[in-house]
Amino acid sequence: MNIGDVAERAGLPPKTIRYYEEIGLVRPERMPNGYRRFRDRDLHKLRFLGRARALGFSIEDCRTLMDLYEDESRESAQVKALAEEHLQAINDKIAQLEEMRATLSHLVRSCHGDDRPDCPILRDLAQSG
Amino acid sequence: MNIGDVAERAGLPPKTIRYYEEIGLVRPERMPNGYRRFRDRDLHKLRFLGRARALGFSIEDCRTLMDLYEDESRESAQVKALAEEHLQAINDKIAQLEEMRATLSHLVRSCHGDDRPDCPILRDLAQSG
DNA sequence: TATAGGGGTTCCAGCCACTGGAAGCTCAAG
DNA sequence: CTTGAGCTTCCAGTGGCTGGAACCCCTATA
Repeated sequence: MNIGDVAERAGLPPKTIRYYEEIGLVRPERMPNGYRRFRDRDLHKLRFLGRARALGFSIEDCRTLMDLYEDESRESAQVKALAEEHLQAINDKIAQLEEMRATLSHLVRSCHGDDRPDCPILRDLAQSG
Repeated sequence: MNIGDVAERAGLPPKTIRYYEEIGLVRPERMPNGYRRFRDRDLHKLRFLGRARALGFSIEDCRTLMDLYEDESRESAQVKALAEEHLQAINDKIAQLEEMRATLSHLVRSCHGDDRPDCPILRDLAQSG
């Protein structure tokens, strides 16, 4: 497979795949003309990475997860711990965004939004406390 | 006020304030020794920026909000539109994170997390569909 | 056979919003 | 006079790509 093929099958842009190679997440072979050659194993890895990234894992987490995946003697506790940590981070992020949403939606509701300059949103941002 | 004072009062790190000057969000004067001198007006601006950033507005949005704040003839509709757009972005982000959370918490629950290698989390990441 | 196009390659720069660190200057206290 | 805190500038790095330039390779068509 060329990079375009594997990109389509893995659902990732070619640029991203080149980047993943650069940081050592995949190691495709090369053909005599310099093109990358992707095997099924590489495609499998890329799909794994795509799914892990879609769940919000960082690149370094993805690297760890791949290592664990390929380590037959892993302990599932390690995987679970990593996932739980990430889940906690997601929960924190959601909580933070929900706080923003609460404040912001309140402000939006309180602003009439017409052609007059008076604006509770700006008033709130400007208030010191 | 020196940068340290204003940093403490605005609740922002000095580094951030220097950066805000660099991108033209504040324009403190200079003292003969080269130190920045911050007036109350600068402090006010920095607090405004800090609050807007805390609500998740981008730097460019903050710039626009400040411009609107200082424009006596603004229309509150402009402010409201900006805030609504940002609120929508927050809602989208929350929805995305909640989807991650749903999948991930399901996976975490299904993994026994002991010393054996068998792991539904890795199985899920590895499955092609 | 020339050429057009749609692949592929590398490398560099930029995104966002800071943050860390080095090297050096200024100022107040002891 | 020294010490140390605080200020200055400048450069580099963060994460995870993404855009673009300049160039090479391969196939199909006029």
